[in-house]
Amino acid sequence: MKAKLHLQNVLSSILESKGWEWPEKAVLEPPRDKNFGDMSANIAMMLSKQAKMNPRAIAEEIKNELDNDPYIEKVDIAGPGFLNFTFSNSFWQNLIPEVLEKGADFGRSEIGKGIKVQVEYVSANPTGPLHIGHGRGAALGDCLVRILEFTGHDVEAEYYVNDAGRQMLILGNSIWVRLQQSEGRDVADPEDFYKGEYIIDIAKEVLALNPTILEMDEADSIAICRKYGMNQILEGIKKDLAAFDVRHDVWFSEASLVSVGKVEETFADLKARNMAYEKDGALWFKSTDLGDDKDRVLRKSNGDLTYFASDIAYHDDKYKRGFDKVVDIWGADHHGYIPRMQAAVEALGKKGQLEVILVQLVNLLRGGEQIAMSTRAGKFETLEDVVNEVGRDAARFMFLSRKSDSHLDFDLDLVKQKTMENPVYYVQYAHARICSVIRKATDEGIEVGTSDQNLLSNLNNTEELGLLKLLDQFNDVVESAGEYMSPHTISYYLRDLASALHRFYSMHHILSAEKEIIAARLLLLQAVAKTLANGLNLLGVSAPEKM
RNA sequence: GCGGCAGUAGCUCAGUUGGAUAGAGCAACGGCCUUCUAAGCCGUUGGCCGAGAGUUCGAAUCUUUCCUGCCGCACCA
Repeated sequence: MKAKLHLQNVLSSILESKGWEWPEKAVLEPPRDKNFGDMSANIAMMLSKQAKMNPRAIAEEIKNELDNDPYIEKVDIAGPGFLNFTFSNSFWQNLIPEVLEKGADFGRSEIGKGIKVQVEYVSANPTGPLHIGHGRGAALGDCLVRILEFTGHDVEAEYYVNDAGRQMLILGNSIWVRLQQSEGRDVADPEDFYKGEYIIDIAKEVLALNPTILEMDEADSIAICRKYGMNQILEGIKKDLAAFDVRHDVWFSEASLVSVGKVEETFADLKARNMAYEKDGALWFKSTDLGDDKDRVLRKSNGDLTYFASDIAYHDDKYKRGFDKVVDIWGADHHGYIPRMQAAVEALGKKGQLEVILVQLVNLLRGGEQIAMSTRAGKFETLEDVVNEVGRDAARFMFLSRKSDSHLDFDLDLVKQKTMENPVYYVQYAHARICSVIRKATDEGIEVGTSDQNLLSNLNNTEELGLLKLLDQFNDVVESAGEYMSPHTISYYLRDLASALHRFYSMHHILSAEKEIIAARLLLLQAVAKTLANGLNLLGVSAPEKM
């Protein structure tokens, strides 16, 4: 980040002095291959058209201007006009005071300042316990919230509770049926029916709390079952999420939209904009005008609202609450729903302010064998069970180590293993190792010096500089993870940083060197540990001091 | 049929905002513990980036046609 900023400043002033415009698509980045220096830029190629010179000549001119820069030690021109920059060791060494001073704030950025974002995630129907698929959405959403916050956004995390509609009726009915069966009534299982064990447990509780329920009017009985069941299940969900360290600031009820007439308000709004019309006794949304395959029903001919209707009202409400940007995290099986939702957002006049992130399915395996899951059939491994079995850290890291839109195999046996197939330990181990060295140094009465230039100039070998260069990239990694909504890049970065640390550790015996070198190395280690901890914290994974 | 996502090393995946010689880990093979945590390190082997065509100085990345896999296509939520 520092290297990038410095380069950007220097280059843009050179370009300005030559009368060239900064090419929009110019890329300044650390090259993949270390032979190409610390940073590379492809601007010479991009400039060749406007400057009417060949890239090589442009590169030469820029190189000449840079010869006296205090931080840039070397400029190489490679291939068709790549400029490769090598920074001086002192430039990198100076990073350490910054990291240590910022501490837990190292890596924080202001790019999201003043932007109010809402992230809505999990939002599972309260009809059964959370399963592993919800866990992935939970880990992703929570991590995004942390990242967005760390990059300066004003973030609110929300859970949309689908407490209206058909699934709730089925839930109530399922409990009622079980309750009657448990009292010996001969009632057949209906077609739409939640079959899980937990329904039977809830039915027992309902009966215990309402001894006269069997004598009541059936509609009242079912209503009692529904209400109690939903509350119990929702409490369970909240408990599971809390155990997984997942934060929601607002629990938003779907039913509340209907009861305060928000949906009707939104209908009126859409009609006024000529985006809704009556046909065949139903109310339709003209989504075809905005890129959807077909128009969608808002109010059914029987008078009931569709899920879509309340969802539009819900999003309308989000924007009315003042969010500049809304992020929805959905299961990938909802992808067909995106065009109509985007159309709805556009119809509300908020085009481009909704971002939908899809979370692909999780295949839960045990020793390579797939475990079948279905809420309806009542067959699943709950999130709670999985977290209890493999631990929060391992589960979260596994969920966040893949792009969210690709399938994830989650093998319980594998995630429990403490091997490299399970990188959470690798990263945590790096942190614990550093803490261990620092403990040892303290025990031996070795002083950790203050980070002045003289002391830090002892950090000169490849491994030490390599670590410093990685530290410099942390800001960038965090910012782009936020910008592209891709938390997994942080996991990959942490693996790289841990790898560089392990390499350093095994190649240089830290505590057996000259006094000044040890002191400087301890400062470096502190900076690395801080960065590892900050990164892990963004993933919601702990950074243990001992393992 | 229409649409979405995917196809990269034996396996699991990064890289996809056009950039240089396509990267990790696991597995395989060979080394490294009388010193700070071997949950570690070093090295070797391993690639028609699904196939073809196109766009350009340059394509794993963009366009297009195929092939294969998963998913979705309700007046369900």
